[in-house]
Amino acid sequence: MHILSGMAEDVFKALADPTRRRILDELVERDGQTLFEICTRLATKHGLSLSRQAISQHLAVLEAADLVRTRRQGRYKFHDLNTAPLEHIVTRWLRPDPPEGRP
Amino acid sequence: MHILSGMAEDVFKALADPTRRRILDELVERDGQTLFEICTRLATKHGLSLSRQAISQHLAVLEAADLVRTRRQGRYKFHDLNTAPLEHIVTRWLRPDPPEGRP
DNA sequence: AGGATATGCAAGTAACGACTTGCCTGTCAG
DNA sequence: CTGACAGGCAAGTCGTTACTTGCATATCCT
Repeated sequence: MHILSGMAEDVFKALADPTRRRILDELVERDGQTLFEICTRLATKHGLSLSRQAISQHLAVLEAADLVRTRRQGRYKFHDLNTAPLEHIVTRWLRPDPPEGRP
Repeated sequence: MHILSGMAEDVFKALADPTRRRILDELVERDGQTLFEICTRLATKHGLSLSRQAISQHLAVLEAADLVRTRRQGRYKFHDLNTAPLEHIVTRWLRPDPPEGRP
């Protein structure tokens, strides 16, 4: 009964979109970017030319899934990657079989 | 440059739907079920009353993502869970940082 | 053979998701 | 203060997706 109960379900939806996965890639490479930085780097490095609003909405989805944490500083808003929700979503279907002893 | 290159992208889309995740839960608990078995158990145990076609289409998506393997036997078609695609989709964003040492 | 069982195919609907456009709020530099 | 910069809000469009309904195919049992 956590407060964040429904959040694990949001992680899957957040990861469903290719653009959002690119954003996570970008944050892995360079953490703490602003919205404009992400827009620019997605456009130049990955050839994605989306509007600022589109990226902003994607970031909102990632933040709702707790995959991205934000900290405000003046007129800037920095986005930090949080990989914690990724560690438990897969073990849900992995059997508790011992990894050793397979003759 | 595998033949199955585009399939990793399908895994995320396959996991995006709650019903499909329920189906995976069901197959973890009991592998090798038929379509009707899955329909029945989803209806009774989880309260999901979807049409047979809906479940069939969900299984097709899971099979396209290689999360479910099927084997035909007479008029029955058994569905087996395949967790292999789940093991590499998360490591993409996990930094190689040591998990210890957080004062 | 004939009926019941298990599944497949096709088209149609309804809702959701991604993206855009336009305007508004807050922040810093001159 | 004024203008440039960073970000947020709201509504609208368009394609995708989940689900249903109806019909068709294949296999088993008697």
